[in-house]
Order: sequence, then C-alpha cells, then structure tokens
Amino acid sequence: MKETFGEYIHKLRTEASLTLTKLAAALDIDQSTLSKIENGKRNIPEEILPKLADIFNLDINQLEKEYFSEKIAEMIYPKENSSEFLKLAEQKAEYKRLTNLKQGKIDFKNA
Amino acid sequence: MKETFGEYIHKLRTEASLTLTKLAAALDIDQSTLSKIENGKRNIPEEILPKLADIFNLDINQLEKEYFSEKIAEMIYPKENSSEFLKLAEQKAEYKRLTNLKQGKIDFKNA
DNA sequence: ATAATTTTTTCTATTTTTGACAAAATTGTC
DNA sequence: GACAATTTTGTCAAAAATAGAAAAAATTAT
Repeated sequence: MKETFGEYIHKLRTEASLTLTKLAAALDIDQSTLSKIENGKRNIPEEILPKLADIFNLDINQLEKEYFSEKIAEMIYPKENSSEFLKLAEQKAEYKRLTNLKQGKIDFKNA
Repeated sequence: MKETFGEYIHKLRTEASLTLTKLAAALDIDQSTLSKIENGKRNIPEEILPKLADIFNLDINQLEKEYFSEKIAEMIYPKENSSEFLKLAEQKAEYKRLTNLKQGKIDFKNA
C-alpha cells in the first residue's frame, strides 16, 4: 500500500526528528506551507525534490516517480475503472513521444 | 496508436463537414479557442464533453476516458519509464480510494 | 486572385495559486 | 491543570496562470 507523497515526507521528517520549522527552513519554504504539503492541502513545488533528496539521502529519480505518480493518482482515484484510463494514457503517451520525435522537440534528459 | 483528444475532435468535426466557427458556436466557445484545442495548444474545458457527446452522438464515458487519459499522457510522455509511473499511480489511487482521503481531510491519527 | 477557413498573435479580465503572517488547535511534559 | 513546543488553519495581498475576444496572418480551396 503506497502512501501519499505528503505522508512520505512526514515520515521522513519525523523519523529524522525534525520539526516542521527546521525542515521548512532547509527547504526554504514557510512551515505552514510544509504542514499543508504533508497534509495534502497544497501543491508540492517541484523545486523541493532535489533538496529533499539531498537532506534525506534519497534517489532523486525515485522521488520524482513518487511525485508524479501522486499527481496522476489524484486525478484518477475517483474513477472506477482507473486501470483503463492508465492503459489508454500509456498509448497516448507513446503516440505523443513518437510524433514529437518526428518534430525533434523532445528532451529525455529529465526522464 | 491513439490520437490526441484534439485530433479526435478535429476528426469528428471534419467528418461531419463542420467549420471551426460552427462547431465552436455549438460548444459555446470562441473559434480560435477551438482551433487551439484541436491543435493541443489549450486546455480543454471539461464542460464541452457533454456537448460533444450530444452533437456527435458519443458515449460520454468513453469521451471522459479519452479526456483524462490525455491529461495523464501529457504528464508522463517525456518520461522514459512511464509504465512504472503508472503502476505506482494506480497503487496510490487505490490507497486514496481505500482511505477515502479527499483533499484536506488527511488525519494521521487514524492513518 | 479571391474567398473561406484556419491558425496565430495580442491584449485585457478573471481565476487560481502562492507566500507570509498570525491565530487557533494540538501535543507532550511536568 | 498549566506551560511550552509543535502543528494546523485561516486570511489576505501579490504573483502567476488561464481564459476570452478581436483581429492579423497564414493556409487552403475554388
């Protein structure tokens, strides 16, 4: 059972015995914002990912995977047949990849 | 190979021999907006889905599937290992579903 | 070339999101 | 219970993103 991204951060923070104030300072955001992030009430700015990876010694790619899959989950979780959405999404992604390759305007550096 | 949602609308429109102006009027949006939608340069307002279903006699559920999977595809298509993102997303969606966590209702005490 | 259609540009208005602060609530300790 | 530390919530203005409309530019068809 996968937790949400906010819960993940919460776990990391508490296991490291950090207060919201301290971690927020390290991430350069307000502590109230961090609280809202952990509780899923605020968008997570992508810029904090590398800082999180640095502070907690995490694989940045894994973090990004958690981050984006969270956004997708947010979109599909109210749908009954979500796996159908995902299957179709994968086909469409493949299509976009191919058509954009033809036009030579894609960048896999951050993939 | 699945087309984009914009291309799908374009196909529907041209097969019905409708101009941008006419269809846009029926959808109650500007024709320049419809042009951008067909060309993937503008977000697609969810409100047009029922109108599209009505005009072209389509299954609204299928339309919604196309609509949301398009949004997901937009997010993941630059990622190389997109299927991993989707697998994780499905787990997270399941988690959200089970714990019934709507935005702003996370309670770690009971988590 | 002209006309019709489509695409792009530009501008303004509206909505949404953000960051910061302070107040309220919760938690833990004595 | 009282107290301090931590966390959560609410508010509000500023910033950013998005929408809508009109018109110019480009494309397509006759």
